[in-house]
Amino acid sequence: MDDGVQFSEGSSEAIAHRLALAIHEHRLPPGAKLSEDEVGEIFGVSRTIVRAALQRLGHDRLVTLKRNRGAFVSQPTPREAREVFEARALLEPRTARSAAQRATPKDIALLTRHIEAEHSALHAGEPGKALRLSGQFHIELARIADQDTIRDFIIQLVARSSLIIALFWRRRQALCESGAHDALLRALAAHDGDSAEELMKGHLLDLVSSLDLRNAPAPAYTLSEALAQR
Amino acid sequence: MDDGVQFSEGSSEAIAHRLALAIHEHRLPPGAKLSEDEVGEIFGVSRTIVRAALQRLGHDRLVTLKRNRGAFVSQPTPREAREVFEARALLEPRTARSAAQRATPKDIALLTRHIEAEHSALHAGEPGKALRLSGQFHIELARIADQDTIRDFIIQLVARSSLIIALFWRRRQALCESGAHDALLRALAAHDGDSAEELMKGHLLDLVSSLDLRNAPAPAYTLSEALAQR
DNA sequence: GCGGACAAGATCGTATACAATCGTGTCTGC
DNA sequence: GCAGACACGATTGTATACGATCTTGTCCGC
Repeated sequence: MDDGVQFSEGSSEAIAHRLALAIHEHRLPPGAKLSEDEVGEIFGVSRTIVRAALQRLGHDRLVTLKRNRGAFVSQPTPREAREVFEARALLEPRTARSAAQRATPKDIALLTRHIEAEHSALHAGEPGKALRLSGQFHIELARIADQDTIRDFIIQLVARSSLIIALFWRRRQALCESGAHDALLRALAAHDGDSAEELMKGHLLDLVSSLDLRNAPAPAYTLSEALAQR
Repeated sequence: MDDGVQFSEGSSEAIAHRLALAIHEHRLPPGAKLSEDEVGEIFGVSRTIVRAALQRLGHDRLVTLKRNRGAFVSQPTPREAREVFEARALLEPRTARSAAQRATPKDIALLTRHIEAEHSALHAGEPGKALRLSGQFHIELARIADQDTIRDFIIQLVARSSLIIALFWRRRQALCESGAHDALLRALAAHDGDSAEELMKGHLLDLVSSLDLRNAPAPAYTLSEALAQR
């Protein structure tokens, strides 16, 4: 199950997409430097294209652009992490409710296959892919809710959540496997908006509580602070 | 009362900012073409900079980029208009509540001056400026609520709302003058989160109901549809 | 007179070249 | 041995030139 969307191969969108994919799957860790020359050489395009792609990712806060320094995969702060999940808590439960009300049999079938893919990836020892699919599940819900604008926001928040998980993940808690998505699917299939909303609310709280925002102070803000600790 | 932020004069951010300002104040109407050469000449920079600025605005959906055609000030569809205000309805009431809980005397003073500026602009016959300030009021609330992430979303939604108002405004209903902001200010000053949340909810509903999403089908999606009506 | 093909102009898309800036290594004077 | 200044290398910032694509005006055949 890969994303249906395809771009013209060498376009800036295509490159942004592939970079985002790598970040989602934790192949590019927070803090990794994305040199324009390097990226351009890898994809066989000029820096012009790479710059556009990086700017786009920068706007989504997936990478941080430092003037005259370059682009780096973002390292969300604990504060940012909290805010991202607070925003999700405002947007997603109500969206899940709408999705439950609007879901068609076709949607249910698609989500069923999606969850199966999540499980497969996890059992196939591809936690990165599982994580990405897990995020896409949330995006699918927004699509089913027929809310393009909110969906765009959720796409952004899910992407940043992936970075947050990379940094603040408490432990390999088999979280993806918690069955939250299965429960949501059942609520959707039953067109039970109330349950869907509550399940999503709980799911997001579970996610936050699986993070350790206290003891893992994002690998340094200015580096001077990083070493001022003791 | 101008925005404190200033950029390095000819940077892409500065140009994006100035273009956004013009759009906010309805000096650039929906549909207006933003030619790279033209904009570059006006600001005295090369197309490279202009492209970056336009891409940024495109990402915020303030302008629509058409391949090999150019950039145009966006023309939100009725559907988009509805979605934007649905998103605002999810984000802003709760944010207003937080703002009420956190507002300091300094914040209250600032908002008071802000509202005065709104009134002044309106009475000075500058409805564009009044509209922009009115939007900024909502953004200030998100700042007071200390929610940067949600604030970014609201900035985007307010900007798009300005376009929506330009297109679907039912009538010169003295809406800005409805006193909703004054009431919100009072709730904030009293640290009354419940009232603030309810007032914001009502304010957004008022805004939506002042639009005519039915009879004003955004000056054409593809133009073929625009004329297929009768 | 009308429809389609063709060509010219305009505009955007991309690559490359040059300038500016920053980080870092080295060298000198103390 | 150390602090400061200097200079070099690397990387990004910006401008410009060239190529691709689309629009539009014109011409020819019907």
